[in-house]
Amino acid sequence: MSIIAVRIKDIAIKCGVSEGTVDRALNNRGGIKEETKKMILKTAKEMNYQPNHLARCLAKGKTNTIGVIGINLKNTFFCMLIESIEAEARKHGYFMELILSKNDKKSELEAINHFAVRKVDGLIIFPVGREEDLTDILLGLDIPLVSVYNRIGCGKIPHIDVDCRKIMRNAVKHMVNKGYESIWYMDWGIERQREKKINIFSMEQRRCGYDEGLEMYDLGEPHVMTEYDEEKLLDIAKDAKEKHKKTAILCAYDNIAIKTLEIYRKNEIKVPEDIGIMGFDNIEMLDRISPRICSVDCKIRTIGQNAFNMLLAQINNEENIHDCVVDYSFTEGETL
Amino acid sequence: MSIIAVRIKDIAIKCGVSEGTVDRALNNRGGIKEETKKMILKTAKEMNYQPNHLARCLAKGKTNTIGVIGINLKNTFFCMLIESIEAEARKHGYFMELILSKNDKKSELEAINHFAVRKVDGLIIFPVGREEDLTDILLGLDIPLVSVYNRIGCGKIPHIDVDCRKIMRNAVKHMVNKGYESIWYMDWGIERQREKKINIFSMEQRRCGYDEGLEMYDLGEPHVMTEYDEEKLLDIAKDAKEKHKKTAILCAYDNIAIKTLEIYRKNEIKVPEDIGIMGFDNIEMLDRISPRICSVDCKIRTIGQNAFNMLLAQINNEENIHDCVVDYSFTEGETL
DNA sequence: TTGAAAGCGTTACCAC
DNA sequence: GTGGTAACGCTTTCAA
Repeated sequence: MSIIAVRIKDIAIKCGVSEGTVDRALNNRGGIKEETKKMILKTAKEMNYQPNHLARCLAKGKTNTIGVIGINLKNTFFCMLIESIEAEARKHGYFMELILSKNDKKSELEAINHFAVRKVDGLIIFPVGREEDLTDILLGLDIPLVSVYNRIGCGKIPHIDVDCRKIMRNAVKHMVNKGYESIWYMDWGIERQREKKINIFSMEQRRCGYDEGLEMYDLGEPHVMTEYDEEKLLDIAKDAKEKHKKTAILCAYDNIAIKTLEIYRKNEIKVPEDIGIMGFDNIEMLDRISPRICSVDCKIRTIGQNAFNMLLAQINNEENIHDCVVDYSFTEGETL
Repeated sequence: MSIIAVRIKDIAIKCGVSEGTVDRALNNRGGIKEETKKMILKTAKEMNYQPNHLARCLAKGKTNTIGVIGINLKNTFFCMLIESIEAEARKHGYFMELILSKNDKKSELEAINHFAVRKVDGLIIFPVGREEDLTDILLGLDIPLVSVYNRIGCGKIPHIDVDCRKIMRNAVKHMVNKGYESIWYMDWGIERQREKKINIFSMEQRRCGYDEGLEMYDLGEPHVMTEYDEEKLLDIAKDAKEKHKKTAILCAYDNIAIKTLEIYRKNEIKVPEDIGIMGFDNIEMLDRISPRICSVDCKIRTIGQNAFNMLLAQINNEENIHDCVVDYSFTEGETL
């Protein structure tokens, strides 16, 4: 490996041909004598030629890089999603530049600007900002876009996710079928997010689904806990036991379910005998904990793969890219 | 936002000045009349000028991007590390391109090649390949490098991590001080990794530390479980109980500790009364599980920050960059 | 089948 | 202070 990178020009000089010819050989672009080509290729290899990607991108106006604006890596759900996007991208010869918005709108705007300037070939975004703040900016970029998780762009930006609302409705049904008469809903922290005026589309959908499920199965008014509250959790269990009312806790995401389960275990409340628990996302950690928490398997890898492929379709100028709703299934566990 | 991007040339024409002058204004490079500058800046803003990053990089020979070759995002430890690298990079005006090697040596080489071609300003690598395979290639890149987690480069590539070996030695001491007489060690999966001939430096260091600790405190021969084995775990606990020998399990990383704890809880073996457990890394999940597992807090954020700063120092041509050993502490929990 | 030259958008340097 | 122009390394087009 030489310190000074070898250029097409260097190869051209060494071979006594023009740069154009070297290019033809390197990118096997026909219109070149087989003999010359072989010779050039051999020399290039000897000189350990490595194309300068920057220059190539500048000339071609294409970067083979996609930008991903994720939220953070604290939630295993996001990690798996990002892992699968990266894997799929790489499979198709693309690379991923990752910026984490950390649920901060300013940070998200910076990231968008960064990717615009970088001329990435496409952008996958987990929106944090809301409709009115973000849509025009994103569409103004005039590059292929896909939104994941939170929706945005009033139908103009292809979106992919599971149908959280339907899932939650069906989760309620699932629980009703198992004989539950009272269902609590947990989405700790949601109000704080709402106050920060960030996009909570996905969480709201989940909540709506719960509300609708209750109504469909005539389970009365919603019981929602929006902040972690150990006392309250214990009260719920106690109440269920006293009134002999079969009760379960439906959680907006798995980490809530894990925490809830732990609180009950610590206080010797039996799950699922005394109270049922159900999570959402089916993160891998659930396999390490017993009782195995029932959850919703969102086919995260499929979401990631499809997200990239929807982007790729746009990059390749395919028409008719529409939203994608990914399949799901309930995972049987031991907490319902 | 126009579809056709505005170039310096366009501004120059509109302002009736040369490209050089526009550049002086844009990058406030002195030697320009305040008046002209203001006018140019105003026009640039009006035209919504966005510099073309590719062109800029090509001209300057600097990308303001660092490459990170991570292993995967399955382990929260890696996630936090990567999060903190990204945050620190951004704080200093750098961006992160992330490739995951997935513990695959071929994949790692592809990533290295990618970053070389991309002319990133520096590379942070979590090595998967071993010394002999990787060192020359990396040094041949002739770009700033930092290795994290697994060590590599015989002292020629700055490395950062906690001192796993010392920590494990002290973990043994910690346990001895708490009255434990027998200490088992768990590093499930290690043999399979060894067979694949991938770099297991960090895991080996931990194991060494355990061995040394045993010797220092005269605890007899090592007892190691290299694959998950529920039966065996139960035997260990049973044995400890029967022989009234205060026993603990030292785990190579937290996920093993979590799984072990669950096995015991499921089988009604009391932790820490019947057997003690200690993890390593102190991932956030531990806060959601009770009893709170004792672990080693490795100051992951500090590792990430320093990793970037060590790279930055090299980018800025500072001399004397040496390895960095990050501080740690034992987190008190309820499992010892 | 090949060469020559004009881009791609910036930056940097040398004249004036 | 400012203009002009040659880099940066590659691709692409037109002529020969």
